[in-house]
Amino acid sequence: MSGFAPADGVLLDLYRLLADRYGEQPWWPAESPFEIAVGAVLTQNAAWANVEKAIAALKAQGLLSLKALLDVEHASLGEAIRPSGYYNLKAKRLRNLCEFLDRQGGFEAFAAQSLSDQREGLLGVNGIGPETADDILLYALQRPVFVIDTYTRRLLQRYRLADGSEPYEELRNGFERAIGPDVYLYQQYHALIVIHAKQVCRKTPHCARCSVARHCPTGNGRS
DNA sequence: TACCAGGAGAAAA
DNA sequence: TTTTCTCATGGT
Repeated sequence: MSGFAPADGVLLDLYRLLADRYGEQPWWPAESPFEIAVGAVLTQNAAWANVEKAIAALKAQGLLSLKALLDVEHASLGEAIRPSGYYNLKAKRLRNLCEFLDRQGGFEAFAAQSLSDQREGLLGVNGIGPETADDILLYALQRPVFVIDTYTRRLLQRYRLADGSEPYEELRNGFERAIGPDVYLYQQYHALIVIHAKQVCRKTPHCARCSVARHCPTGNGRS
C-alpha cells in the first residue's frame, strides 16, 4: 500500500483548478520527439531559457540528430550545450542516451517498444534518472507516465497532500492511480504545475491555514 | 554576493 | 539506507 494516497478526486480537483486558472499549456516546446529527448537531458537542473540556447546551438551546428550526436567530438558537443550548464557531464549523458538509442535500432525502433521495456531501458542509461526518463516517455513518446519533479513535490507539500520527500515511484504511482492513464492530462497537469510553481509557489506570501501561496488557484489563500 | 533553475550519480556517513 | 558532494552556467 502506498504512503501517498490522497482522497478520491483531490488530484483531479487540483488539476481542474489549475486548468481553469492557466488554461491549456503548449508543452513541451520542440520540433521533434528526438529534440524532446535531448531537451530532457539538457534541462536537468537548468533553467529552460538556457536549455533553449543550447538546443538552438545544436540546431545551428546540425547536431540535433542521433547520427550527428554519435559522431560529434565530446569537446564540440560540450561547447554547443555550454549555456545549459554542466556541459561536460551533459555531453556524456547525451552520448550515453544516443548510444543506447542506437543499440535499440534508432529512435523510431525504440518508440515501437513496450512501455515497460522503454522505461527500464532508459533507466539503465547512465545519466538518465526517473524524471528524465519519464519526460522522454510522456512528451517524446506519448506514453501515459506521470512526471514527478521538484515543482510537483513542492505543490504537494504546499497543499499538504504529501510530505514531498516520498520516493519518486510512490508519487508517480499515486498520480497515475488517481487519474488513470491519460497522456494529454498528464502532459497538461505537469505543465500546469510548473507554470503555477513558477508564478506563485516561490518567494510569495503564503496562506497561514493551508500554506498555499496567496494567489493559489483555490482562491482561499490568505497571507 | 548569494541563490536558484523543469537532476543524477558517486561517495561518504 | 540516507545524506552529502559534484557537476557549471546565467539570470535575478
